[in-house]
Amino acid sequence: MPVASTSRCSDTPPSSPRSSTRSCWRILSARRTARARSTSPSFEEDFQLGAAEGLGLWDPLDADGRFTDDVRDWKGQEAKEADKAIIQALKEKGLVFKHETFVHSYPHCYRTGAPLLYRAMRTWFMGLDKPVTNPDGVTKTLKQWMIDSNQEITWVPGHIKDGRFGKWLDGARDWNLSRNRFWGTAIPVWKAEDGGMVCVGSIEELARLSGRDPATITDLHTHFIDAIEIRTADGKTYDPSGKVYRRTSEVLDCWFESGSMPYAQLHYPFENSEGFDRLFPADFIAEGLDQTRGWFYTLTVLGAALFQKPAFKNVIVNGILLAEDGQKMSKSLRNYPDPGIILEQIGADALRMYLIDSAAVKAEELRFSEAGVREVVRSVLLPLWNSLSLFCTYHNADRAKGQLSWDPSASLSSLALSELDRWILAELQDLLATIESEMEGFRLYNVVPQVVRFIDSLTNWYIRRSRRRFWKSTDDGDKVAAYATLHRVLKDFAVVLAPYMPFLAEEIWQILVAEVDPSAPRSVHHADMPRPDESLKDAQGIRRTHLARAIVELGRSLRSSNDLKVRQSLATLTVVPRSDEAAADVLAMKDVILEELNVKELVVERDESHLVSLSARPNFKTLGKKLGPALKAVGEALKTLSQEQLREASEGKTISVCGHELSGEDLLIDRATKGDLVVLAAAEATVALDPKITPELRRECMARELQARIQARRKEMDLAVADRIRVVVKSASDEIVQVIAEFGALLAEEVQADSSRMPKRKARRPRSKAWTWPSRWWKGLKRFCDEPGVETGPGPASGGAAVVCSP
RNA sequence: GGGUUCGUAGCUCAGCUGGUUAGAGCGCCGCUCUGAUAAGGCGGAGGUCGAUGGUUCGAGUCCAUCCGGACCCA
Repeated sequence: MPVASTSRCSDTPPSSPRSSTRSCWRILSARRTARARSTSPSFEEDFQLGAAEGLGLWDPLDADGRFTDDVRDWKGQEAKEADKAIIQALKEKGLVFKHETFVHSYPHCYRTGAPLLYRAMRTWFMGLDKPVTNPDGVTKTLKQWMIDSNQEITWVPGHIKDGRFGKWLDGARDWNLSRNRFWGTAIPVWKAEDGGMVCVGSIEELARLSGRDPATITDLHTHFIDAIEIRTADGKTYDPSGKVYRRTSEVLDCWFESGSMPYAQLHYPFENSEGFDRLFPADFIAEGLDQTRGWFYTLTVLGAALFQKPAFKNVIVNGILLAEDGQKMSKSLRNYPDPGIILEQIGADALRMYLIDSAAVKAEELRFSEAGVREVVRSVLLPLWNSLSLFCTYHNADRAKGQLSWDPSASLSSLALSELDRWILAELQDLLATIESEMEGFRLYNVVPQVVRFIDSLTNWYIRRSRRRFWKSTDDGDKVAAYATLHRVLKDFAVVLAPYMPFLAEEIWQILVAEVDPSAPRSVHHADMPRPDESLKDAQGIRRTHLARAIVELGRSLRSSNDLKVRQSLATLTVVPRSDEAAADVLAMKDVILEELNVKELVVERDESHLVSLSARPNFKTLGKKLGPALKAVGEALKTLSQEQLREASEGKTISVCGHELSGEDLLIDRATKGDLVVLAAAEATVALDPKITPELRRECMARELQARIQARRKEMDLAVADRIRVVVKSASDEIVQVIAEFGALLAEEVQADSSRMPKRKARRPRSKAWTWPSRWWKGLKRFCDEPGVETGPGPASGGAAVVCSP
């Protein structure tokens, strides 16, 4: 290792100005003439200037900052305290040209606040300009090895590589390695009085050179090994009549140890050389942005010096966490939430997710927000836990009733999966692929949004639409498929989540896998990361569901903006997709769309001219390159296109404008609604609802309203599923009477013989031993269950009917 | 003083190699659902993209200068 024995200071003993052969009273630097310390070593520039001028080193201060014999008049005084007297003396001698106060920053001790003095000292440096030859015989300076090593490192974010860190390496100077302290790693150099030095590499070597038994050297701290003298003539063997070497008094800069981590952690090279070859360079490290001059640097210096390699291949640089008020988190200001409370009340998983999803993993500072952590609970933890809860609840109830023939070990391919099952499995495969590629690129921040999106798909589409399949009493292939699918999804998802939410992922694994399958890994953290399964991919299913969900969303939006509540059935939904393929997709999803939107009939059309009028704008992205300055004229001409031309363009046909052939992608088609239907257009489709409510539709809605009300009352009264009730409807409205006449029988069946009602809520707790986190969840449920609901007033939508239920 | 970086809605943040009416979540307001209930759904208000100047048919995005914050260094 090229630990330089050179000292930055002159090797000649300190000399006083009087002994210098040259006059010290010359103006050497215009910049410095204002200050009365032209030959003092107190500042680096002064020192360098003095060294360049051959002035030697004059240090009139001792280790306590007091003047030495060299300053007879103020000998023994602290340098700072002597300031006034010195100025006074200079004035009396008429040597002061001008005396004024100049405000500037000055270093102080960060603990005591005492002002610090600069003082030149002998220290040890690592010379970065020393040549280093690698095993292949290539020789470069150490600094060049460092610069080249850096090019092999993947930095996240990327700009740090050639920016902050690269620039720092470019300007790197010799590393001052030594400290004059008691605590620290002893610099393993022994010096003789004639300047000879021995650098000792091991206990064994030290024992050999000092003529001791290695077993007696058990402590390498300074107070022990400083007592050991080396006697040698050749620097290799003990020789009682050889020169005496004593250890140099300094210890190493503690950052040297941080940079030694890859070697020290394995006690390399004394042992574990095999493990070291495997582990070095490290695949991945992470630390804060402030470590540019710290850990990142020291690792790089030692890696280059020892192996001419980087010490790590990938690094994620974290930003600094600020308090919610934008200030640095400060112990004295107490402007941060208690981490213990965050962990206790919100949880480690949520905190971890929150931080991973933040700019903090891109070396940007982050204003820490407790509300942000809670948001993770709401958007990720709770929905996922609810999904698991649903699975366990129905599974346990079905098993108890002997209504489930699902075999957890059966392969998915042997089951009659529904389109919905295939869809969520396909979504999962896409998620696996995305996370794999993002994680391989160390882009942690792209993972959480994908996870949240998947949970939304799982809960707001798959589970919501599958609910009946779980609670139905028939034990058929469809039910088995639903269980198998949800189980597979939750299980794989748990493994995917393990690095981000280790505790919840483990809990899911324990409940779904470990407790059931003795041959499975005992922990989710031992399980192999699931790879995307090609056989489960389903691009068509994903495309169709995406389209269906988009249309449903448009439909809901239409209902909301036109004050048409979902419970009110409507007659017709008209959808105009953008292609023949999309039209087929809509038809394939017809039942789903109708059910979601509570509409009787779905009409798919390819001509939207009676619903909307079209207009076009230029697509600057494509046309900008093609047309350049001619773009503006074309843009104007687009306003004169006929509806027919626009329709052709919207279907992707090429049209001619101002002599330019424009393809479908060159135009952006806008749609303005017209006509009696309520219409909404988006990229996916134009959707229209017939808002007309016939008396029949109205009565059907009222029946549903009544049913909802009665079911709510049943719940409030905490009736069991099989409990029979008597319902009395009192109303003066003829319409209500007609509703009862028409739907009474159906209504009675729904609310009395409701065998599909969920089991009592207490049963919904997943089997679990140690899960303490959702305690407040149970409290919430209890409150809900305890609230007695005996009476509700007549609701407006129920036609003014008062509903009385009695068990 | 230098280097790097950040500055976009009340808050936390996306906006790829310049392109259309600048987005998301939270919060707020309104509506809705009530067998996901510490929930769910829909809609709305809210932004001169730190400032100025420039390049360009076109700038949140590129360039210059400035302002403000942070980190590292001096």
